[in-house]
Amino acid sequence: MLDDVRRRLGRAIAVVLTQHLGIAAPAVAIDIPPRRELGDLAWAGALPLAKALRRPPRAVAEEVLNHLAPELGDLTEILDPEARIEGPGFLNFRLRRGPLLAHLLRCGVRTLALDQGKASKVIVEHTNINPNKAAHIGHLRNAVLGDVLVRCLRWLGRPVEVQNYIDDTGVQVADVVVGFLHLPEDELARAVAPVWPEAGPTRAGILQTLALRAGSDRLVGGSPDFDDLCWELYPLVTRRYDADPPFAAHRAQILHAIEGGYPAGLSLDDAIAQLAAAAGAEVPAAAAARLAAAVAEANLHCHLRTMGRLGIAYDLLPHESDILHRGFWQRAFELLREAGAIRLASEGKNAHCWVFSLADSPDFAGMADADKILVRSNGTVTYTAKDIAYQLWKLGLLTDPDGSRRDFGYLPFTRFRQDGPARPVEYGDGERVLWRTCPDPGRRPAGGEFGAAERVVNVIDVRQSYPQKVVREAIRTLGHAAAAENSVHFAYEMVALTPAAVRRLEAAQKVSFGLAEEDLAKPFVEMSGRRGIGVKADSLLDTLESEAGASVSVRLGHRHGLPPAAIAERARAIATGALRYQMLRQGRNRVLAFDFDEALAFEGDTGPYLQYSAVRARKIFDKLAASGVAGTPDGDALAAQGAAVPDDLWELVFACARTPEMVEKAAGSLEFSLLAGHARELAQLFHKLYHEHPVLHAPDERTRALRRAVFRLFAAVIAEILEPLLGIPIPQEM
RNA sequence: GCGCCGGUAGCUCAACGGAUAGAGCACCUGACUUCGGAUCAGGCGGUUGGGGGUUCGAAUCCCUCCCGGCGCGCCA
Repeated sequence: MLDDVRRRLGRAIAVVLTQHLGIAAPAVAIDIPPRRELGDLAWAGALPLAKALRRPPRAVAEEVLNHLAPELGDLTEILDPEARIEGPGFLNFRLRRGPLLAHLLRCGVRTLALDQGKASKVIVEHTNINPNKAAHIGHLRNAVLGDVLVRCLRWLGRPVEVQNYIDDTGVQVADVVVGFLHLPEDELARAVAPVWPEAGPTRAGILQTLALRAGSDRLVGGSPDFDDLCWELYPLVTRRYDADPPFAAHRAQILHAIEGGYPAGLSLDDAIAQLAAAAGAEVPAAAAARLAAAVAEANLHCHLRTMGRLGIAYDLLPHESDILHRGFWQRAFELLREAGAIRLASEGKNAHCWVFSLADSPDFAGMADADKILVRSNGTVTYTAKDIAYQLWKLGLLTDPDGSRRDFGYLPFTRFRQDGPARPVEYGDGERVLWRTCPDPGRRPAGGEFGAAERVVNVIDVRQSYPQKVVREAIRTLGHAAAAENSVHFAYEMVALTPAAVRRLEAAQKVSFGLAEEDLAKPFVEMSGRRGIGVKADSLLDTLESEAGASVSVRLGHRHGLPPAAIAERARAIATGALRYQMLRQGRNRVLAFDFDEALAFEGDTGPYLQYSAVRARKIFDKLAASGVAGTPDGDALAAQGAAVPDDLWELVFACARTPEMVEKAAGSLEFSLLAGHARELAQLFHKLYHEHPVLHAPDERTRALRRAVFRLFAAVIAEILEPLLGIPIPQEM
């Protein structure tokens, strides 16, 4: 709505510039002045034009203003044509406040004319956690950024497909399997005991427990959960590799077993029985592969539950194993070779490798070695190569010689429900289906297809920039320049720990991570799953929920009959808001140095501050209704139409009107701190007005109707930003 | 060495090339017999890392130097 006013004003000024000042095809941008007392909209174009026209900028602005009125048409219903020339030559306009407020109340702030007609699909890939241990706060940043991007695109009317890529064949999963099969029994038992108290101290008993729990659907869902077990187990394995180099032979063997796969008919029970029977002797490969699949799937379920707590859902889980089974790389390899993009190095350090040459690309200029190895000398395929094949599929470019699109098979992975835009996602049943890929291309998804998007956004931290650029370059080299441009790496800086946070973790877990003094002297410490250094997403959420719950109990303690479930529900909402906001509030290029005190803060620049503004706004209307002066949206709009809106109320109305602009700007720049900051600004303006403009106790009915109109608008806008866009739930009370 | 990102108040962070560089935290004063104090008002706090340039105008763009982080694997 406001965007439309700006566009039309810009066009009107352009016409004047052309007709009266002889400027061909002028670029006219309408700005927003920094302070509202200067005006609502501004044109700064007189300043750069002054030189060319050899006239003072203020004279240029005046000339434009003198001829502008006839070009405005019915825009004057909402824009005051009496502009002012201020400062060095700014042309400042004012909007008609009452009519604009009335319009916003009647039609909402959302302008949906934006992407109508050309609604092509966007794939957003995010989360992508290795399925070998619990999710940590770094994964949270990825998932929240990706999720908010998805929410913004959908709000703007774009169809979006959300993919969470599962690397189920990598060494990390193999390491956990090595842990179960080869780690000394006492170490294994120590990692397992807190999660499976019934397992006992022996490997046989532990494997037995795994099988039993899987058989009775209890492998996942406890607290602590399976991923917590792996979180403990994984560092023990990597530590042993370092301490005992021959132990690494187990990793190679398990990795090989995973690559070999297992027959479809092999049950986990049978596999575990074989593994237990093999004790000490040669490990049966198929059984190990079966166990690896079970480990990966169990961790995946845990991750989905963790993200589900935050309201983050997915459409498809592409599995790396299926990329292998379906021969995606073989086909990509043929396409690359036919295009002459890759060659078999015959000598030098890359001898016998298939390499992709980057030497001709300006992006890679100055590199000492501009060749990227895609196929190793032993014939195995690198991660980047698989990623190229996957990216081609996502863009619909992985075509077979007959022109058909090479595709996965698809199976339902689980059902789920989400009862509101910012509600948690619950798995198990529900009307929605989360699909996974499978090796059998005959199995098709119900309704529609996956992949083949016009635009693909990969949410991956900035450390992966180099391989991401290689993937993009490969797409370009295959002749798909436009598709390469539409392959976007959504890069963000990592989450690290403040030294204080590290010490608190060590104290809480009664361990030492063995960090050197110089590491702890740095501004932040990188997390490391391999070393077990990190804050688990679920632990942080648990802590947030318990702190919020305690706070809610104190605040609402006077209320009788607020059952524990109601307190828990409010606490969950507050915890989600605090966490999601913390992940969003700062720019994506800045390292997020995690600090417990900051993360657990509920006052000031935090999620709960925003939530509280929404709760307060709604509370006003509850009170009004109880006193019989609630008014109606139409009635308030009518009252607003002719009302004189004072400056302070207007500031809030105007900020509300800018919301679609902020959403577009955030989605366009992938900078969601803009939207978070916008929400904070609205909440701040509201909280200030709340004290100065009581509604229930307004001096007269006209004043009350205007305040009601403004707060009604705010309540609607903040709810729209928080729940569907930022995924921050608004609690009943707090 | 090459590349990318950061350096803004004591701390954590904002600021389409635009008008007087803003918030929160911390510290100090204050605020409802009123729609909830997870709030609000006020105070303190700045040579935007240094130096050059571009222009009507630079925290923002260019050059250069300094400091910090991360990349540049036949790892994933």
